[in-house]
Amino acid sequence: MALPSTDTSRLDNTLAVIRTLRDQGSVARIDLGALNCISSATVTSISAELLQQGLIMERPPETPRPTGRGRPKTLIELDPNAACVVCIKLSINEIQLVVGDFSGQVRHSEHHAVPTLTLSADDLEALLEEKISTVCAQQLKGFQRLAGICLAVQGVVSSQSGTIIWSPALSFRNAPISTRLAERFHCSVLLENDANCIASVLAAQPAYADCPNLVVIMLGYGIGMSVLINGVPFLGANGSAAEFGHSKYQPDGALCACGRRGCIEAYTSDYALYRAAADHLALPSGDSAHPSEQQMQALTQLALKGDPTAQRIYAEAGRALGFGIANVLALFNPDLVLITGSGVRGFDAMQAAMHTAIDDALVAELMGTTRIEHCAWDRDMTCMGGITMALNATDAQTLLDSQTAREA
Amino acid sequence: MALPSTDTSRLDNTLAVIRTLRDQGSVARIDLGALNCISSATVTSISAELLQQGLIMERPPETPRPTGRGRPKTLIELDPNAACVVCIKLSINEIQLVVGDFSGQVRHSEHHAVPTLTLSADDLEALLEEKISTVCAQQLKGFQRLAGICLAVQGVVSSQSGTIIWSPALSFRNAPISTRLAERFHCSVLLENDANCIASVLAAQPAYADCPNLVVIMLGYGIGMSVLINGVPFLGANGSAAEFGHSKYQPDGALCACGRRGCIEAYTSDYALYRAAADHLALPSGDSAHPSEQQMQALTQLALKGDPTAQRIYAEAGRALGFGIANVLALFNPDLVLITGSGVRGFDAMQAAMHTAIDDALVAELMGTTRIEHCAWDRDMTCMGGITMALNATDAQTLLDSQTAREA
DNA sequence: AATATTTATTTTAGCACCTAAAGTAAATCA
DNA sequence: TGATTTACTTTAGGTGCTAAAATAAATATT
Repeated sequence: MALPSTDTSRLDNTLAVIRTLRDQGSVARIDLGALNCISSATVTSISAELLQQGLIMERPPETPRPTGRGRPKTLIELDPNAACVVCIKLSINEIQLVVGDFSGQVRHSEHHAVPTLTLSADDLEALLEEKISTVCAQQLKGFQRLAGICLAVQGVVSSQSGTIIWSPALSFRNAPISTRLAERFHCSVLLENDANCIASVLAAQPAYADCPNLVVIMLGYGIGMSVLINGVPFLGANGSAAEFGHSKYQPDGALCACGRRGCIEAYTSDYALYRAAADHLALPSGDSAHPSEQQMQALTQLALKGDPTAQRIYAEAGRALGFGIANVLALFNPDLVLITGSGVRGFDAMQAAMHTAIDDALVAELMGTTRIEHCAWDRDMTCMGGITMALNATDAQTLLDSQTAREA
Repeated sequence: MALPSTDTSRLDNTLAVIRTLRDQGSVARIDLGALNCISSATVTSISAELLQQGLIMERPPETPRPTGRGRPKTLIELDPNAACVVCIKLSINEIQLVVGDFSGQVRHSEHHAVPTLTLSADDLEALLEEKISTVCAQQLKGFQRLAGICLAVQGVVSSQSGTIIWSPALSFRNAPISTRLAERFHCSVLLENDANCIASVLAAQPAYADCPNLVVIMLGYGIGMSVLINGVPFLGANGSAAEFGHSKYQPDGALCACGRRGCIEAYTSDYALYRAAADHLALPSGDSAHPSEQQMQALTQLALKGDPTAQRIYAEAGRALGFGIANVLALFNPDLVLITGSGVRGFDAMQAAMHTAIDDALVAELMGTTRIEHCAWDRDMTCMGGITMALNATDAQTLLDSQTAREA
C-alpha cells in the first residue's frame, strides 16, 4: 500500500551513473550505458547535466593513444572537489577523523587520544564540533561544500533517529547526536555502526562480489557483527540487530561486559581471553580489563608457540565462536562469513576448535554452501567505509543543490 | 551496477491496484488512487484496461444508498473467476489441497492421509500430479485458467531453484519438484516453506500491521520459524535461513532429530517433550517418537494441572525456547516475536520459564522494544498464506496473458 | 421544482523521460 | 584518399504520468 508513483527514473539513472564513476574511476559514456542498462543517448543527456553542474569532468585523452580502431572513448570522471565528506570513528579512548573527496578518495586522516569514557553527551557533542570545525578549516580549501558527515560508532545505534543507544566507548546512553551536528554544519549526518562500515568496504571488493548475503564478524576488545542482505546492512527494528557478541554460547556461563552470562563475547573477546589468562600466565602488566595491543600480542604468541594453558584458552574461545557462528548459519544462511578485526591476530589458535564446534553443531544441510573465511585487519577500513556510505547517502542532495545553484 | 532502467511504472501501478483490491475487496477508483499514491486519472486508465481484460468488475450500486452528498462512488472488485490457484501443504503423513480464486478466497479444501515418509521423489511427483489433476477436474469449472500452484513444505526448500532440500516429512533429499509440475500444468509453481506462508497471513492482519520486521515461531512436532523483513520472508543464500529449531541451547545437550545435540528443537518440540516425559509419567500408549495430538494433550494437561515432573519438563522447554529467542532478538531485533503452531497448546506451561530465560540472557538495551506474543493455531492458515503468495507471484503473468488474449 | 453544491469519474493538454534510428565525429586501415 | 569502425549527439516518436477542465450523479437549499 501507498507505493510512490512519481517517476524517479531520471534521478535513479543519474545516481547510478555517479556511483559507477565512483566505483570505477573514469568511464566512457557508452560503457556507463551498458553497465547501468540505459541507452547511451540518455547517458549523453545525464552527463551533459552533470558537466553543467560541475560534478563531473571529461578526462583529457591519454598521450599514448588507446589501441583499436574507431573514435576513441571520451572518459568522464567525478570532479573530486565537487564536495567532500568527513567520517569520524569513535572507539574506546580514541577518535579518528578522515576527510574524503567526492570521488571517494581519502584526502586526510588524523587520530586523537580522547578519554571517551569520561565524556558526557554534551562533552562529546562539543568535542566533535570542535574537531570537525578544525579539520574543515584546515582541509576544505578547494572543496565546493561539505556534503555530509558519517559517525561510525562501536555499539548499538539507531541510524534512523540519529541516536547512539549504547556504546562500550561511552558511559552515557540514548544520546541523539545527528540532529545537532546536522544543524551546526548544515549537512546531513549519517550515524552508523562501525561493523556496517567495514562490511560495506569488504562487500565492494571484487573477491566478495558474488556474496550478496555477507556476514562480517569483528573480533577485538568486544565482538561486533554486520549482516549484509543483498548488499545492504541489516539494521533490525531499532538498530540493535546483529549483536552477535551477546548471543549465547552457554546459559549461566562466563560473565560478559554487558552484565549477563554466557555471551560469545565473554569467551572470545580480547578482555575475555586476557581475563582467563591473567591468573595463570606471566604476561605484561597493565590494565588487564582493557588489554593493550601489546598485551594481547604477548598472549597470542604464547598460544602460537605451544603454551598449553594459552592454547586451551584460545581453543575454548574458538569453540564459543564456532557455536555462535553455527547459530548465525542456521538463522541467516549467508553466502560467506568473514572474520576480521584486531582479534584475528589470534585466529590461528582458535580456528581448529571453531571448525570442530561448527561441525558438532550443524548437519551438512544447514551448513549449506556457506564459506567461512578470515581476512587481515586494517584500522583505516572503518572510515573508508564511512566515507563511501556518507557519499552514497548524500548524492541525491548534492545533485539537488548543484541544480539550484546553477539556476540561481 | 546493472540496474534495470525500463520504465515499469505502469506495471507497478497496475499490480498495486490488483493487490489493493485483493486486500480490501471493493474499492472506488478515487480511493485506489489515494491508497497507492497515483492520480485518479491514472486509475481510470488502469481500471479501463483491467475491465477490458476481464480481470475486474464494477460492483452494482448498493440498494440502500450510501450516505453523503455528491456523486456516489463506483466500487470495483476483482472478478473471482478470472483465475485460480492451488496450494498443497505437505506435512508428515498428510497432504492438504486448497483451491483459491482470483480474489484470494478459498473455494475448496481437502485432506488426504498419505504415508509421506515411504515415498520416493518420483512417487511424490506422481501423487501431486494426480491429486492436482483430480481437484482441477472437479473444481475448475467456472475459472478462466489455473494461474499457479504453491507447494508449502515443512523443512528447507529453495524457492529459487524449486528444490526441496530437506523435509522431515520426506525420506529423500534435494528433489527438484517445481519444474516438472510447472510443465505438467502449464503454470508457475511456487515452492515455499510452510512457516513463511503462515507468517505472510499473520503479517497481513491489522493487529500486526505496524510490525514490518516480524518473527514467527511455530511450535509443533518440529520447530519452524519465519523472519519477515519489511514484510517479505527472509530466505538466506539457499533457502535454509531461519532454522530456529536447530539453533543451539546447550552445546552437547539433548539429542535432536537432526542428529546433532543441544538444538532448541531437542527440548521444546512435541517429540522432545514426549520423550522426556514418557519414562516418568503414565501417558496414552502409541508411537512415542511421533506423538499424536491426543498424546500431547494428555501431557499438556498433566503440566497444567500441576504434575511436578510434567511442569519441570515444560519449564526446561520454556527455558530453551527463551534462550533461543534471546539469540533471535540479539541477531534480528524484530518488532515482534509471535509464537504459534500446534505446540502453543502447552505455552502456558512454558511461558514463565521462557521470560525468565530471556531476562537472564539479555540486557534491556538489546531487548529493545520487541514484543513477544503468542497466538492461537489454525491448521488452515498455511494454505491461506500459500494461496495469497501464489496469487501475488502470478499477477504479472496473469496480466500479460489476458493482454495477449484480448489482442488475439 | 429549479438551482446550487458536492463528490466521483473521465477527458484533455502538456510534461518528463526514455529509446531507436539517423546523423556526426574521430580515429584506423587499405 | 576514402572505407570502415567505434563513440557520441540529435531527432522523432512513444509511454505514462499529472493537473486542470469537463462531465456525471448525487444531495441541499430556496
